[in-house]
Amino acid sequence: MENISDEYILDWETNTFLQAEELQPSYLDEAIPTHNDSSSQDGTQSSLMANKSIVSERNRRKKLNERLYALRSVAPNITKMHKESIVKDAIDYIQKLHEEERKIQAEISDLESAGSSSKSTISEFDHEETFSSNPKRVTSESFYDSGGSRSSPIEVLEFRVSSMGEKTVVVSLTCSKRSNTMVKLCEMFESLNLEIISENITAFSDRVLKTVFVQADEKEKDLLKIKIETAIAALNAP
Amino acid sequence: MENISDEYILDWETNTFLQAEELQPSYLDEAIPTHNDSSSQDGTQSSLMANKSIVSERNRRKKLNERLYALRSVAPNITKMHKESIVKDAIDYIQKLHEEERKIQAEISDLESAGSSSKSTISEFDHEETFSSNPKRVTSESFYDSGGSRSSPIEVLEFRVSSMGEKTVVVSLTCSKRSNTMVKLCEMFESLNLEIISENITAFSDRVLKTVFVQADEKEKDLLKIKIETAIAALNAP
DNA sequence: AACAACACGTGACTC
DNA sequence: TGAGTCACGTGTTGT
Repeated sequence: MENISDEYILDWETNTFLQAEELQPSYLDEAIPTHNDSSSQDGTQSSLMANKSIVSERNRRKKLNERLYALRSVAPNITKMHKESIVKDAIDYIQKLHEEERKIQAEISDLESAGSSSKSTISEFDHEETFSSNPKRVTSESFYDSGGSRSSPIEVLEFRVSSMGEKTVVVSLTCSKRSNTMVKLCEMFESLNLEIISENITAFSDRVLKTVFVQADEKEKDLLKIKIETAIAALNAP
Repeated sequence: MENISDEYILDWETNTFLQAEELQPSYLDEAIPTHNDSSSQDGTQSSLMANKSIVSERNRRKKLNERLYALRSVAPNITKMHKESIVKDAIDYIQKLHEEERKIQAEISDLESAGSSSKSTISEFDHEETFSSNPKRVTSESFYDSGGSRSSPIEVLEFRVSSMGEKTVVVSLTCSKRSNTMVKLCEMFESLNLEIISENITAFSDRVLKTVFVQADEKEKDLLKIKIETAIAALNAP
């Protein structure tokens, strides 16, 4: 009458799983209800083939559940025990870790940018370990710690404001590529509330280049330049 | 008219003429076979209550699967598409991040606390709450963590992921230009932790076009696509 | 063919 | 009593 025999069941709720587990489930007890009637005619497929897939499927499910439980055990985010929540929490947790990672990386790259800003084009192309596998961190040669370290500043390499025709001013700005440079530049320009005709930002190698076409006449050119300069400065120094 | 709440995956599932494969099983079957139709008096259970639980359960499954996909989208560990592998990879990835975290933290605290007596018995093996509260040296600013900033959603007008050579995948994405679109797009791509070779974003008229060259082989193409899709969806719907 | 992965509908169960 | 979640056995589908 009962066929539930497996022991692991129900403890997703209330938990405190007392797990019982063994691999290689070659044969578990339990008569799989392929219709009773032992040793009836044509026992060939009806029994063997049928319940082999049953036990196979059973194992698949069990394994996935174990994995899910293991997933929850590495994510200290615990809320609910429902499968869906487990995955959700894991996602949130990973994203949190990502953000942490980014912050720390920004800090490090900020720390090691203590040297002068040489304008040598580096052109180093090997992207072997951009992230993730080994955060390396060069040998500590920079002991200029002290002070506060905030998210990496914007290092301007080139900055030009020129006129184009009567009513258009072109702003072009080259920075070194740090962790949040693109985002910051976008935010910065957005905060200036300019009449932007078209803007473009591209990142390659270790550079970020931003070009903005602004609707403004020649008179406002210098003003615009100062505006942007101060915005960048304000962004770098709190 | 609005279908934002659910089903967001299907919207941009249609195009991509090149890519022919990937099963992606059929859609809803529609017409739940509630067996016999009229005749039998008592319409009480047969129809309403019976298939309400069916459709409910159907939704549960669907939701969980979406979550699993989303989980895979944040873990760049990608191997297989099978559910079990997804969870497994996620676990491995979290553990890797944990280890990295610990290493870096050790380095930092080693580097900057040269001398003072520290109670550094913090986290030898304290799985549980390693940094839910997270002491760490919080970077002073960058305080746009969550909440707020509820601005217009990202409206995708075109989205394409194509391969270019062996090891490069090109992502191109066109959106309508809203208040924060550029910033959000930049943030979104940054949060994915891709190996970006070069990226470009340009705004003109009422469009924003972003192009990203990612280091990835052909296999990861579809995965990458889903990753971005889910990131956008997650960005639009809280 | 036999296998692995999946979605489905359904009974059992808890809150 | 009704809305949630779960495990189960089964049918289908790519490899």
